[in-house]
Amino acid sequence: MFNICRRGPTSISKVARAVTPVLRTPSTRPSTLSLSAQSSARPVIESRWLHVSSTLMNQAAAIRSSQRFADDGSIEQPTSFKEITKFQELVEQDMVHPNIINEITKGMGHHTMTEVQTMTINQGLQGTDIVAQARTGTGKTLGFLIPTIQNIIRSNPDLAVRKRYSRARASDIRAIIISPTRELAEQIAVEASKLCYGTDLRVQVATGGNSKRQMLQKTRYEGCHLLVATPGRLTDLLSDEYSGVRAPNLTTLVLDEADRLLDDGFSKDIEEIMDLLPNRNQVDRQTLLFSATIPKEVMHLVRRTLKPNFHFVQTVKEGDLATHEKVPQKIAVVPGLENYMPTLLELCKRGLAEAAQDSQTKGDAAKPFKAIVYFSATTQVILAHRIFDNLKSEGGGMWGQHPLYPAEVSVMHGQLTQMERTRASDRFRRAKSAILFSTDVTARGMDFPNVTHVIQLGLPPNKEQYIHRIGRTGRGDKTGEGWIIINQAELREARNRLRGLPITPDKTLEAAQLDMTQDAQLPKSLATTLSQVADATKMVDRRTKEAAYMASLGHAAKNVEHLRALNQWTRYGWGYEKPPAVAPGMAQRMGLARVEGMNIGAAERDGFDSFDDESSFGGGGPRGRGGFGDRSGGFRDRQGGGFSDRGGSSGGFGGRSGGFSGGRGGFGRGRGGGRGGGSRREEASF
DNA sequence: AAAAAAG
Repeated sequence: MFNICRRGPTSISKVARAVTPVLRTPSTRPSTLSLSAQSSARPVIESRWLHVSSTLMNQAAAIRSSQRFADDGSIEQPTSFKEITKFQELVEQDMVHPNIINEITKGMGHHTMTEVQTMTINQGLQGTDIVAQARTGTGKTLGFLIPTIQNIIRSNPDLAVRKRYSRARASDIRAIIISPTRELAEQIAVEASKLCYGTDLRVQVATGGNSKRQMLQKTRYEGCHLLVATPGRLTDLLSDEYSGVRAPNLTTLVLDEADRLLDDGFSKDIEEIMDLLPNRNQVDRQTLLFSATIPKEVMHLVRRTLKPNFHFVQTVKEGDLATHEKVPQKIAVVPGLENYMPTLLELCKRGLAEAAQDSQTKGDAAKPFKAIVYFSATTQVILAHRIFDNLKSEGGGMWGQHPLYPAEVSVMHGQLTQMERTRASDRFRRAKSAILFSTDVTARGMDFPNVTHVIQLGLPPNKEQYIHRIGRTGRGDKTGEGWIIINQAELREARNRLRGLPITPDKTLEAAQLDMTQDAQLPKSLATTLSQVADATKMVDRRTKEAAYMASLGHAAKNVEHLRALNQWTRYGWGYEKPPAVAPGMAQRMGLARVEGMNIGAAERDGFDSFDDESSFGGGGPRGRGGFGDRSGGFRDRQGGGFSDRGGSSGGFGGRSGGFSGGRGGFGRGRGGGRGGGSRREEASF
């Protein structure tokens, strides 16, 4: 927490502020008060229910949590109802039908509600529109499903009991739940089906990648009261006059991962869907928006989507951490992209070793090693997965055991067929020890049990996505750890983008410290890791690598240092003489035409990967080209203390001579502004 | 040539 920083001269002004302990004092009033309903023309009748984060919970705060804040900010004592916190009480108070609650208490074994459930269920049952923000893995799904289902039953009591025969009609749809990904829609539908098991309510899923005809057939046969859907297929069904999918009696609309659905790519689809649904002035409905992140930028869309008197249920107070403190987060800054795979392998080996040791002492209660590894492009995911799939044990020859046994290595991204996607997520869900290489398709909402590690390679697109990725671990009462590995060229952007998050520097990974452009005497374990990665990389065809290179170009295009790192990666990571060729037209469009070290020209037609120069791996290699020639002085130990100095992560960056500014031309200076980044003055913690 | 989502 307290980083004693000694950095290069460029960052002196920053250090003074960074040394200040990052203590978050709870302000008396969450600033979110002002966010809600202020723009409405009508006077606001309802006040917001507020809550403090569990981290700040003490007796006084607990009492305060059930207070109301009037519009002028003054505190009113609760009068209208007392908050219910046990599922069983919802039955006793006659608020929710026992058939639903039985599935939760007896079926799932939940008895006490989480913070967000307490607030959204109590509030949602009243029928008001809600936007709810609560941290990942705190049970938001039940938070919107229970009021949604109960409100349907309240207006249609005959649906509360399961009957042998029921007649299906297209006009049955009472609730629509929208999710940004197919797998999340599927997951929500499974949960909803469980809750509805004892009732006559039917749940259907409408996503792309599945047969539309089959889905419609099933719907006509079984009926549909709750429809869980992704935007594309839902638009398709609602605008297809022959589908029979209509919702003239819609009572509830839920946007899960609401900020994502209201963001750039999706907001048009959502608007189109709302246009296809009955007009709210004619058919009144409740709208529920849920997410772990609600950046300020989308608040105007939130307001436009909800009725003016909506409630903002906020269990993540502004200035509070959006991630869990039970999930420690580490960052490793590596000299080059060629360090990524060795560093990842070292981290996985360590995690598996710890898991194995754990199982010796704890047996079945031991923690496994279950990791999700995120990249920002599909092609990068494919490449990394192929490399890891090709790993061979030391001296194991062709048929040796995989070095990461017993973890199964798998892949998940949008270019897989729907069958492959479903299989990948189902398998990973069931797996004990496993490593899943994934794009952001799994970053939001997915509930894979017992994920122990979330590892991000390269920067996430924004702070929200970082938070959602990290949220795949530490769910419910579980713990986990987060890792992010970036290269030096990204450090400045990382400090900017990840400002305010509790990320601490880590120096315990040997492969992360190594300058791979230089020869060096290496400890045996590290040498093994490097040669395993090198051999496995060699087996991957050139096209796969080039695809990853091209996709990475897009990310790096505006950062000359990053571009240089990218080109260096193809040399020291893959053994290429020169980087893959970029077509002149494209280079022009991307602004790369005049960047030193780029290979601009016609692509070579070479399907196979001939290793240009085998000896270039692990140091040496061709020199004197494109700006990364002049490295003198053999292997540089970037840790300052030698490889024997392990476990020294507590000291922050102290003892690192020259700090991160060294060698690559100054990344020390922080910068203000940035998306959803908390208070403007906040500094990065690393 | 940034994921995803309709086909």
